[in-house]
Amino acid sequence: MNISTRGRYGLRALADMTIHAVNGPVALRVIAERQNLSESYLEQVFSSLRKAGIVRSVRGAQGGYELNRPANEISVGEILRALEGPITPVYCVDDSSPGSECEMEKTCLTRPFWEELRNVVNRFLDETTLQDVIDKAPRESNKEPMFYI
Amino acid sequence: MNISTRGRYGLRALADMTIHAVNGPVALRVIAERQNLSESYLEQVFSSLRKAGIVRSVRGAQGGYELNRPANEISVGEILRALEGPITPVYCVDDSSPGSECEMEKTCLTRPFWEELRNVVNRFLDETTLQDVIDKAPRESNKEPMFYI
DNA sequence: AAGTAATCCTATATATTTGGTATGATTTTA
DNA sequence: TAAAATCATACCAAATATATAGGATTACTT
Repeated sequence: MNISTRGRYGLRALADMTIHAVNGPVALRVIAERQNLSESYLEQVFSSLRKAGIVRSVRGAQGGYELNRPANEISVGEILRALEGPITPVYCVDDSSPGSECEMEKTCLTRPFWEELRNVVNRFLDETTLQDVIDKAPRESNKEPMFYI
Repeated sequence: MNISTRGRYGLRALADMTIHAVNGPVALRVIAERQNLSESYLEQVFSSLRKAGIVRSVRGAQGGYELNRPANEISVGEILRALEGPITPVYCVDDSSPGSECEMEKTCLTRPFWEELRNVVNRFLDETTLQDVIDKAPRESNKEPMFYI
C-alpha cells in the first residue's frame, strides 16, 4: 500500500512550487535544490503533470513551471493519478482501464470489500486539494529549505 | 498504492476457509484448489497469519488451519498488517516502527497530509471485520470454486 | 549573433521488491 | 509404517522502482 517516489516527490514539489511562486514560473532547478531532489527525475515527474493539465511550462531561459489552475481547484487525487496511475488497492477493482476487469468479478469473495476500500481512498483524495495540503503544512516549511520524504 | 498478492491471497483464502469451515481445521490443499492458488505460497502466507494469532494450526494428517477467534473479532487491518507489514501510503508516516521516522518530520510540507490519508485508510481497515467481508461477498461464491484475483 | 538557461525526450542502468518454486524436516493420524 | 499435513528456509526469475545520462529544442539576455 505504497505511493512511489513519483507521487511523493511530485506532491512535495508542487507544494513547494505553489508556496514559493511569486509571479512567473519556477524552474525545476530551484525546486530540486530546495527540496533536495534530483532535477532530472523531477523533469520526468513534471512532464506527467503537464500532460495531465495540472501545470503549464514556460520554455527557455527564465522559464519553468506554474500551476495551470488555482491550488484549491486541483485535487490530490488528480495529482497522484497523473503520477502513479489509477489509485486502487488491487488492480482488479480498477474501473478506469477497461479490460482490466477480473474474470471472476461476479463471484469473487473479496471484490466488494476491495471496491469499498478503493472508494474510501479515492473519496478522500478527491476531496483534498493542493491548497489543503499546503494549509496543513508546518509554518517553518514556508521559510527554510526542505529535505526529502 | 497496491496490496500485494500476499494480502490479496491471504484475505481471500481466509474468507474461503471461514465460509467452508464445518468443524475442525481446513487443509491448505483444499483452499488452494478451490481458490486456484499455489499451496506452497499459501503456506508462507498462513505462517504469517498464525504468528499473528489470527489462525491456529493443527499439524499432521487431517490437520489444517482454523480461525483463532470468531470472524467478527478479526479486523481486515489486522490481517493485512500481518501479511503486508504496516499499511501506510508513505514509509515516513509509519509510526509503528521506531527509527523509520523521516528526519524532516517537523518541517515536511506533505507529512500532515500523508498522516491523514494513513488514518483514513487504517480507520476503515480496522472497522471492517472478516465477517463483514464475507457478508458482502456474492452468494454464488459460497457454492462454486473461485478463481484468482 | 552568441551564449546561456531552461524544458523536453528517450534510452539505459541499477537496485529492490514481488511472486513464487524447491527442498526437506517435523508432526500426527490412520 | 505410510500418508497427510504443517513448518522452515533457501533460492530464483521477472517485474518494478528509481533514478542517471545525453542530447535536442526553445527562448531570453547580452
